[in-house]
Amino acid sequence: MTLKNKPISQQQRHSYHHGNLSDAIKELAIKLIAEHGVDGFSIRQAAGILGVASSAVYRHYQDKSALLKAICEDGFFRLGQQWVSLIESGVVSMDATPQAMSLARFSLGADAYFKFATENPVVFQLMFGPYGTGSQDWTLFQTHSTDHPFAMLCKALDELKSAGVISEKARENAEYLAFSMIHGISCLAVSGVFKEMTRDQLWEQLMLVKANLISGLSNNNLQKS
Amino acid sequence: MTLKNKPISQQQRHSYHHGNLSDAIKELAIKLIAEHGVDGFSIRQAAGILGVASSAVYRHYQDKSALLKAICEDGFFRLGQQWVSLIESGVVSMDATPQAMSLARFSLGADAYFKFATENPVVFQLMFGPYGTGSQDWTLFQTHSTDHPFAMLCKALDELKSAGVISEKARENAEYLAFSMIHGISCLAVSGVFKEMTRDQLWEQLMLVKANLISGLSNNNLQKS
DNA sequence: CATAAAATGTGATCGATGATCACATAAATG
DNA sequence: CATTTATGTGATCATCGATCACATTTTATG
Repeated sequence: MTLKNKPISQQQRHSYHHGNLSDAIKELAIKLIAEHGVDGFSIRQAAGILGVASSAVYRHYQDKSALLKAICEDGFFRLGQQWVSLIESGVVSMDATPQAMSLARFSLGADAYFKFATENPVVFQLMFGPYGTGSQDWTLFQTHSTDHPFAMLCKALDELKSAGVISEKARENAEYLAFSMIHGISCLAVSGVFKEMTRDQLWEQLMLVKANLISGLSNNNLQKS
Repeated sequence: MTLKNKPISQQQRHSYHHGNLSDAIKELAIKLIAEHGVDGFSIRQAAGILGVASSAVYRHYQDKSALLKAICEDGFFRLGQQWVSLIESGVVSMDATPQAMSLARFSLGADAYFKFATENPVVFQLMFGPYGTGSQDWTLFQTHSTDHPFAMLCKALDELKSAGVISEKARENAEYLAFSMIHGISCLAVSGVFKEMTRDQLWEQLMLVKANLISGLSNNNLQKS
């Protein structure tokens, strides 16, 4: 996502070219989808709001699904950014044990994931829907680029192992396990299942998930059942 | 979902009335969505395949979203059915301790949830999407009908507490915790994130989740953050 | 600087879709 | 048998996604 400096709206535009249609249409799409749902979103309407012919949009995206997929890619990128920025901003307190440090960093990472989901419900749902991970020609989770959310999760688990919080054996199978749990609570929070909960109650549930996950990982003796 | 005995297809129909359009359109919709995605599904095409005018569909469902919502409701009903049927069919072995029994029943319930998701990916994704739990006028998870999947999960947790596998305190906050975990692994399995895994590897991940959940719940001392 | 090339936006247009309507037919009811 | 109700038909409308030839602006090149 290249955020150029001038998002120009309909009224402000007097020139032939919009100037930032590629980004503006993504931003507007998220807003409109939040209001009227994915089905209720149309390229024509969005283009109209931006004061542009609908056909102009197709200069930037091959079709509607390409636009939605681009929104998903932005989402994964931003999620990665927020993961690292929250960790870096949070661990200012020094003189802590390596165990406490690795736990805090893991916890903050999970918080970033949950925070992103609840603050960007539309994008989050798109990311794991048909246009995101469900997209055919998209090899999303085999990437090992360091700024990828899943890679960051793995790194946090490595730190937990190095600090001795979890055993080497527990570390081995923990990747998708931890991912499932953090994603599960985020998913439900966004889906409407937890409709009745307050914001604080939601975060309380996340804390329980994190605590249970760490507690379970600390017990090496994983019993089959 | 009332499965009448005669799903009549286009070729077999010679009478003016279809006979089972209400159910047939739901069944066909799931198939078509699996092939062409939610967006690629149109009432007109489906009606055409069934040999019926598209307007006939609107005698049974107010609009397209109502049809999809009906599919979601069927999904929750069937998920509940399969939960109980799998538990009842699985616990034939007697002379087991109450602890082992409650653990086995909980495990089988989670299996049923995961099995339903992976075998009915389209329906499962619809259920927790905009037409399911995301639907506005739908108070889904406040129902306490005994055949509801969430109520069954609570019952399984009660059994674990009664058998002494988990403490009373652990039981209190375990509902959404367990739900998040079982839902999370099911969600990822269906979303395409685990695209590269085999069926056995997927079930192995589910086992890890179940084991970690129980292990964590068994440790009463839930540490914060 | 001038001019060609590339990028971006326009308006018209096509087929398909969701939805509604008056009307037609079958089934259920009494 | 007659009437009411349930269900299906065909026509119709506004809207949508997508494509096209054409117009305008920006950028690159000699």
